[in-house]
Formats: sequence, structure tokens, C-alpha cells
Amino acid sequence: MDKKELLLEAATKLFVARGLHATPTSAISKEAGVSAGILFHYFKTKDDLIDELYLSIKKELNSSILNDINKINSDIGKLRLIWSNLWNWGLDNKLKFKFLQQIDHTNCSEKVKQHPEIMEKQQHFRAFIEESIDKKIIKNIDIQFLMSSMFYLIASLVNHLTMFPELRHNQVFIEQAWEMYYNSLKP
Amino acid sequence: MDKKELLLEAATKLFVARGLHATPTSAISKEAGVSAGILFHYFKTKDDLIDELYLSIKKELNSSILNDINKINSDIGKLRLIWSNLWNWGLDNKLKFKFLQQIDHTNCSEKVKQHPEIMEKQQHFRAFIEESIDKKIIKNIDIQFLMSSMFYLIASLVNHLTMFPELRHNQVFIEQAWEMYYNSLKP
DNA sequence: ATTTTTGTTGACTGATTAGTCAATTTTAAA
DNA sequence: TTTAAAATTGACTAATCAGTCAACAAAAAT
Repeated sequence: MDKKELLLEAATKLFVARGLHATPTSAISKEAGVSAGILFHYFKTKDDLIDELYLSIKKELNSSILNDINKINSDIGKLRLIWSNLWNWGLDNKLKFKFLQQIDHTNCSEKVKQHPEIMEKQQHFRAFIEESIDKKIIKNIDIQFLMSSMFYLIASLVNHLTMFPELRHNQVFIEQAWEMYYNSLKP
Repeated sequence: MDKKELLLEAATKLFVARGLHATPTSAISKEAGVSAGILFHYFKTKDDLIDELYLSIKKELNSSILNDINKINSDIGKLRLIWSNLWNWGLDNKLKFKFLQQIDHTNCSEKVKQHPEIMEKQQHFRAFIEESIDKKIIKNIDIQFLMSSMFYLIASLVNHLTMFPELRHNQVFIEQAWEMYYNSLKP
């Protein structure tokens, strides 16, 4: 068993359940079933643990964005795949997704949020969006705002589907959600 | 000077700047310029302070939603006024808005989030949306998801305008943002 | 087989925390 | 003016926290 991994998993679970402010390192090591000291062998400080956890999860999410993108030919099909990659990842990784949202809305790990490994992956996504704007598939509007809005709409979908899991395979609902999403983007 | 109000203001500022987890009550009373003990005279516990702060700010936001709604006749005009009421409130109350987002994305104050005073005001808004759906102004889709998406899109706008304040009075940008918003909603 | 390195433990510590309380001041009431 | 009630203080405490460390165990290298 990789104790570092156990610690990260335990931390995710507890941070989401109780919040950063109410999760002592002792609770994390206990939940992971390891000694208290080992946490500080793998992570210099508690904040380091939070940073590293955020970084690894964000990288995981970013990696999934462009999954199978080459299997699709049409531009709108690609856009839809990205959309569905993102919300499916969120649903398959509910705790991790919640943790990301939590950190993204808190003034912490600010440096990590701009880590090169995060920026790099998003750069690919950004390039795709810029291309789509050129091709008139997407509205020509402030690209940062555009991307932010895309993520926010997907977060809204993930959170809703987390509350009502049966909707995930309700074709009508998913189609309506896509319509909402794409209507907000198209020129 | 109302010391309770001073404490709530100081708490908002520090919670946003440092996060719940890194803001001791001692820092709050110090920032407010009052004694450490008085915080617990007005609030039974730190969590009570957080709950009460959340409740008061959320009520403030909710109150602003339907501002001047009767001065507008057209249905779409009303929808747009609600949209602009919300993001303007967010920009005029940046710290409070950030605090709300922070709490909304954390597992805390769960009971307060469903407080009757909060639900009641949102009920008016919900009624307006239901009416708009009936009138075919808004897409007929799961209303809870619809409302959630509306809030998320507005949050995205507030956060973007907070980063780039000069855009607030850029008519072209605001018009594009409205277009994105309404396109996602219209049938 | 022996040494070195790495992983692991849990008791420990100094600092910090939420919350208390007796004493004092301020305000309001009689 | 006197008295009672409410507001305010800051030193205090018991609990909890992040982080250390000496000792031990396991694995790798020699």
C-alpha cells in the first residue's frame, strides 16, 4: 500500500466532508490508517499537502478534457466531447471535483493555481477555443470570460447531476443541458 | 459604533483574505478593534458567527434580486434587470460575494443554507422563472438546474469583472455577456 | 552477511485555539 | 441620585493543533 496515496485520498474525503478549517492532520492520518508522523515525511506542511493534492487532482481533470478528441471529426462534435468529458469526469470523481471547487473559491494555494503543469494543459484547451472562434463556431468574446463561463456551466451541471444521479442517463435532460451550453457559446 | 457590525465586517474581510481555516477569532476581534471576549458575547461560537454572517449576506443579496422590477414592463426586460441586479450587487459587494461563494462551495453552515428567510426570497424569484417558462420566454427545463445555471453564469461574470473592472462600463462587453446569458435560457 | 538508506512509528512539544469569567465600565431605568 | 441591567474588557484555561524526533523496521545496496 502506498501510504502517500492513502493520505491524499483520506485528505480529499475529509476536506470535502468537513472543510479545510475543520480537518486536522491527525484526522487525516487516522483516516488513512497510518501514523501521525508519516504525513510530515511525505508533505513538509499541511499547506503543502493541500497544494500537492490540488495540483494532482487538477492535472487529472485537465488530462481528461481532450480525451478521444481525435476520434471525432466535426468541430461541434469536438466541442461537445470536451463538454461531456468534463462533466463525466466530475461525476466519476465527485469528491475530487468538490475539492477542486472548494479550493478554487478559497484564497489558498494561490501559487499552485498558476502552476506551469496546470497552465500547459489548459493552453491546449485554450488553443482549441481560439480555433473555434476563428471558425465561427464560438462567439467572438473575451476568451478568458468565455472559458470561465464554460467551466461554471459545467460545474452547475455536475452539481445538479450529483444531486439527481438518475438524470445522468436521461437523454432528454442531457440534450437540453447541451443545448443550454452550446446556445450560450454559439455566435 | 455597533461592535457586532464591526465584528461581522472584520470577519468577512479576513475569511475572504485568509480562508475560514486560517482565521482565528482572535484575529477577527483584533481587526474589528474590540476585545476578544466580546465576540462570544454576540456569537455563541465561531461557527455561529459564520452562520449568522452567511445568513445576513445571503438575505442582502436576495433582497436585491427583484429591485425596481416593477419599473420595467417587458418580460425580457425584467429578466435582464434581475441579471444586472445580481452582478451589480456582486460588484458593489465584492467581499460579501466572495464570502458567499466560499461558503456555498464548502460543507459548512448546511442548516443555514436552507433557512426559511433564504428560501422565502428565492421563492419569489422562482415564481418569476416559472411564469417566464409558461410565457415561453425561458426554456422549459428542470427549473432547479436552470436557476443554478443562471447563478453560476452570473458568478462567472462577477468574478471576471472583478479581475477586469474596466469592463464593467464597456457596453459592448456587457451586451455580449447578456447575449451569452439569455441565449442559454431562451427556448 | 553487513551496511546504508528509506520508510514508519507514536509519544512529545511549544504554539495556538475557541471559549470562559470575574471585574469594570457604560447605559438605562427607577 | 441610586440601582439595576447590559456591554466590554483582557487575563486565563483546557483542549487541540501542526510539526519534531529518537527509535525502530524494512528494503536496497554493497
